[in-house]
Order: sequence, then structure tokens, then C-alpha cells
Amino acid sequence: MPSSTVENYLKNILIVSLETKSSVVSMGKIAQGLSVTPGTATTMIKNMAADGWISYFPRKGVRLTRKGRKFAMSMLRRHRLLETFLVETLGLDWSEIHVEAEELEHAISEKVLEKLDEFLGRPRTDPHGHPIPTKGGHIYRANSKTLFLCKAGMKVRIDSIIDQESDFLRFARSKKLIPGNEVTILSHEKEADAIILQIGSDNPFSLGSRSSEKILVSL
Amino acid sequence: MPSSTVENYLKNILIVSLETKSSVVSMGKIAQGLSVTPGTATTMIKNMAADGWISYFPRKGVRLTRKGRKFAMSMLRRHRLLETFLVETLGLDWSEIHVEAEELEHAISEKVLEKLDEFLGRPRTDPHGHPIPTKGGHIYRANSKTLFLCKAGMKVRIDSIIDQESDFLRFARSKKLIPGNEVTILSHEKEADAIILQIGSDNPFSLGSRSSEKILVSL
DNA sequence: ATTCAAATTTTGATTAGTCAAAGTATATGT
DNA sequence: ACATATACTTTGACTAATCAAAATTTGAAT
Repeated sequence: MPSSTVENYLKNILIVSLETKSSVVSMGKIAQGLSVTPGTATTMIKNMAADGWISYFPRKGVRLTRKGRKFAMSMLRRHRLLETFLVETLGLDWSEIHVEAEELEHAISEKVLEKLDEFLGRPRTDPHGHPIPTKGGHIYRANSKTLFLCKAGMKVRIDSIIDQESDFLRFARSKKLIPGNEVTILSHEKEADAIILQIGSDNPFSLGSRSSEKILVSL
Repeated sequence: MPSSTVENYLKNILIVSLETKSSVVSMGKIAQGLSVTPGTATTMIKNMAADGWISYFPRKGVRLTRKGRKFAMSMLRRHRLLETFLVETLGLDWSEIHVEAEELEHAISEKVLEKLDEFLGRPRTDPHGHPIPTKGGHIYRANSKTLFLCKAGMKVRIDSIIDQESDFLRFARSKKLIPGNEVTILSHEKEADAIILQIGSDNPFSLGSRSSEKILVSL
């Protein structure tokens, strides 16, 4: 069994490789994602490679092995099921669940997780709209695009919010930028780096690229 | 904030001092309770004393400081609320919850615990019948005796089961030795080291001192 | 081709928690 | 009062994870 530190490295590598759609993840991304110095990441990664969690390509980066990917998926499953539980059952706020789940995911056993999944009615997505991997380690890939890529006139549905920062999540909710909601793009001016959009009959508002890239949509 | 190791030491010291009703706990008990070598306990205890969790009396033992006791109580609260949740909400078996709670108690925050307490309807006791400390660190002291001290003819109610071993708990349940149930002592022969008892109209059965000391009763 | 900045690796040191084994104190029985 | 078993402490060593700072590699720009 991996230590919680190894669990964190694995989950992080998986998330980055899903986000960037490339199976090889650079050392820089890893060090940054785990908030450790580059040297720490290097030593850790070498140990993990020795234990068969990843393949290590010096000065290139890292790729999850089959075993590593499977475990990383199970971490993601834990995390997202726990987030769902914290919101749905205990009524915690959308913006505070990430940190809580980050701790609990290392402590919950497969057995308890299975019961929790059952209790929650086997949800497909977490409160941020992210798909929850199955027990077998399979993840549903929505073909979402970021809101930033949408053209004026389009009407799309929000799939998920990528950012886990409480501040952004609070802002998102206040604007009704919530999974499931429909958004109309009123205009998208590249030069101004601004998308103007409207949800329902609320007042239109604008988002820059930084923010609109954090929102995945489809349709 | 203490590390999970320190949390474990604190909880253990509290439990032993509640069980033995003496505020000073010996190094031997600590080492045994935490399954570490005596030397490890000594070094750990010295660090904890330096951090103000306990008072250390060399070659005598250890006493929780006010701060240590408060924290230890909060650990006990976490543990017992989690056990309750695992049985009541998720439907895990009585005999398997101890180990699970032991992991989760280090990961759950005060905020989540508070929500959980509310969700469970602020239970007073855990599934083993042990009182759950309040948020303020106060614990309800039942004036229970061990079943071993009961005389023939007495009719008592089971308050709690002390042992956390799955094997014993499975046995206890099979005999209906469960908190709340009424027990009639048919005979208690000191020399034979055997109590014969009956629950409801079930077949009478006997317990030795080892087992009957693990069951707390009152009335 | 050469230089330089950025990314990565190496090196040496630190901390928390642990063990084994050797050393020391204490209490208990004769 | 003394011997000795038992409980406890000390010592030296080890592992996992980390950092700071120095050294190295790579790739891009001049």
C-alpha cells in the first residue's frame, strides 16, 4: 500500500495528465501541484518509479503505469464521492469541500467507500460536475470544451467547474455558473479578452480568459 | 496542531485513565496500547511533555494536562461519532467499525464533525454503548459495574461493551450481549470462574471472568 | 557555434517516528 | 539487607519526506 504522500503524487499526476491530455507529466508540474521543491519531486518520483507506480524519463517527465493509473483513479473516485457526500448529505458549502475531501480520501477504506457510494445512490458526477470514476477505474469523458472557446450566439450547458479555489467557487455560484445551467454567449471579443454571457434572464456579465477557461461546457 | 501520532497517544492515555480510574498512566500501558517498544514510548512522551500535552513523571508515568485532556476528549468524540455514523448511516457491522473510525478520526475536521453530529441527531452513545463526549469535552459517567461483579439473582441492563476486538463483538452479538438488553444472572460461582446468565427467554449460557469483565451493566 | 535562462538533478542536512539492544532504577520476596 | 526480575530509559541507527543550494542538462536565441 502506498503512503498518503504517494497517493497525493499519483492523484496529482493523473489530474494533470487528464487536464493536459498528455500522458507524460513534467517534473515542474508535479512539484508545483504538490507544493514541494523540484528536488523533492525528483527524489520522490525516483522512489515511486522503483515501486512500479510510474515510468520515469529523466529530464522528460513521468507517466503512470497501469498499476499507478488504477490507483490514481481510485483516489479520484474517493475524492469525488467524498465531495458529493459532504455537499449532499452533510450540507457543507460547495467552496469548502475540496480541502476536507483531500484529508478524508486517505483515511477511507474501500469497504466504507462502497457503502458510501451505495448510500449516495451511485452518483455519476460530483458537485463541481466532474465525473466520478467507476470502481473499475473507468472515467466518463464528456466532450466538453472550455467556455473560452465558445462563439457569440451559442447556447451551451455547463458541465463542470475546474477550479477548486473557494474564492472562485463562491463567485461562480453567485453568478449561477453551476453544472447543469444553460448559458447564452452574447459576445466574444478576442481583442478585449472578454466574453459576455447571460444565464436565464439574469443580468449579463463578462468573463476574461482566465476565468472562462475554468468552465467546461457542451452542446 | 498535533500530528496523528500524538493524537493517538493522547486518545490512548485518556482511555486508559478512564478505564483504570487513575489519572497517572504508566509507560508500559502506553507502549502496549500503541503497540510500540517501550523506548519509543519514552522518547515520544518526552516530546509530548515538552509541547505541554502531558506531565511526565520519570519512571512513574504520565498525566494529561488540561490542554491534553481537552484534545484527547475531542479525539474520543470523533472516534465515537464516526463509529455511530458507520453503523447507523452506512450500515457497517458492529465488529468492523473500530478500525475504520481509527483512520477517519485523524482526517475529519471540526466543521465536518459538527455537521455529522447534527445529521446523526446528536447521539449520546456510540454503538458499543460508550458515551460520546460533548463538544466542550465533558463526558457522561454512567455508574456501571462490570458484569463479573454481579451476584446470582440480579437483573441488570447492559450499558456498554469495552472490548473492540471483532471476534469478541461478533460473539457478543450472537448471544444478544448488546447495549440496552436486560440480563438475568442465574448463578455466579467464584471458584468455577463462571457466571451463568440468560437474556429474555433464550438459552442460558456461561461466561468466564475474562469475558464478563468486558461488559458494563447497571441497575 | 556560443551563450544563457529555465528546468531538472544532485548533494548534504533536517525532522518525526520508529526499533534493538544495552544500561539503569525499583520494588518485592526471602 | 540483598538479590533479582520487572519496568523504564538511553543510545545509536534507520526510513520517509522534506528543503536549500550547488551542479548539470537542454533548448532557444543571438
